[in-house]
Amino acid sequence: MPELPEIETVKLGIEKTVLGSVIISTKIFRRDLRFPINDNLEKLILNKRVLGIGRRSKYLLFFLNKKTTLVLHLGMSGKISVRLKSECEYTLKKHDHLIMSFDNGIFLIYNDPRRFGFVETIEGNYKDYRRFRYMGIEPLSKKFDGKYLWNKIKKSSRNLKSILMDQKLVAGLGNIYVSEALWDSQINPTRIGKNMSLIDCQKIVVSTKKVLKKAIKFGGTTLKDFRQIGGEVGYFQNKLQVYGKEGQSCFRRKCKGTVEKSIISGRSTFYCSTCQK
DNA sequence: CCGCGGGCCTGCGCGC
DNA sequence: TGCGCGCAGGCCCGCG
Repeated sequence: MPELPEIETVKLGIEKTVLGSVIISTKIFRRDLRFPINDNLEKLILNKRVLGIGRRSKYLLFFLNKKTTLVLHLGMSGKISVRLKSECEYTLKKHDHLIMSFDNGIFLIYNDPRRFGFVETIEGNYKDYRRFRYMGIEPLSKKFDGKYLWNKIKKSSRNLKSILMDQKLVAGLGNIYVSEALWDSQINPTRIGKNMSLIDCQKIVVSTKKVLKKAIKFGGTTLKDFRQIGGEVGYFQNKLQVYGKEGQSCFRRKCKGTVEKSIISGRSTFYCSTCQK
C-alpha cells in the first residue's frame, strides 16, 4: 500500500487529531505482526504525551519524550483511522490490531489485513534506530539532487527501476511513484545506472519531487485499501499517468505510444517505450 | 560487499 | 457457484 505520499497524508491527519494529547489506554488484539509487538510496548507508551509526529521514509513516528519514540509501519495494507469510543467498543473490525485512546477523546486504530506492518518503540535518538541506520536520504530533501543521484549510480550496472526502489539510496519511493516519476522524466526504467548522464539524473530528481509533492497535495493514492485517517480515499489515483495503465495510449501529448507493463526486478513496472528513452 | 529471489500474510479478481 | 491461481502500494534475510 503506502509509499511516502500516503504516509505523509496519514501523518498530517494524525497531527490534526492527537498532537499534544496523552495516550490514556492501549489495546492490542494481535501481537504477531511483521515483527511481534514487544511485551512492554503498552507500558512504554502509556500516559505519554505526543510531543510531535514525524515521518522518515515510509515510517510514522510518534515522539513521546526524549527517550521514547513510537514507530508505525503500514506495510502493504496497513491503515490508521480515527474512531469514536462507541464505534471501537461495539464494532471492532476484522484485522484491527491496535487501538490507542487519547485524553482528548480520540481513538486511533491500526488495521492491517496482511500484517506486513509493525509497531515498535525506539529508545533513545530515533536517528540511531537500527532500521534507519543505513537508510538513504529523503527524496524531498535538498540533498536529493541530480549530482547526488549521479554520483550514486554512475558506476552501477543495475537498472533505474531497482535503483530508485533501493531504500539505501533514496528512501520513500515505492512501486507506484517510481513508475510515475520515470514517465514524467521521459526516461526508461530499464536503463542502466552507469549509462545515465548528470542531466538525466537531474530530470529524474525534478520529476520525482514533482510527482511526490503532487501526490501529497491530493492526499495519496487509493488503489484499494489506502485511506486517510478519517476514512477518506486519496485522489492521486485519478492523476496517475502510467501506473496500472498497460495497454492504454500514452497520456503524453503527441506521443502515439502504448503503456506497457513488464516485471523489472520482480515488480510490475509501467512505462511507454515510445517516449521514455 | 552487492544484487537477487523467496518469504511473510490476506484478499480479490479472473478463468475455468 | 466454487476453486485454484496470480497478483497486490514493502521489507528482511539468506544465498551465490
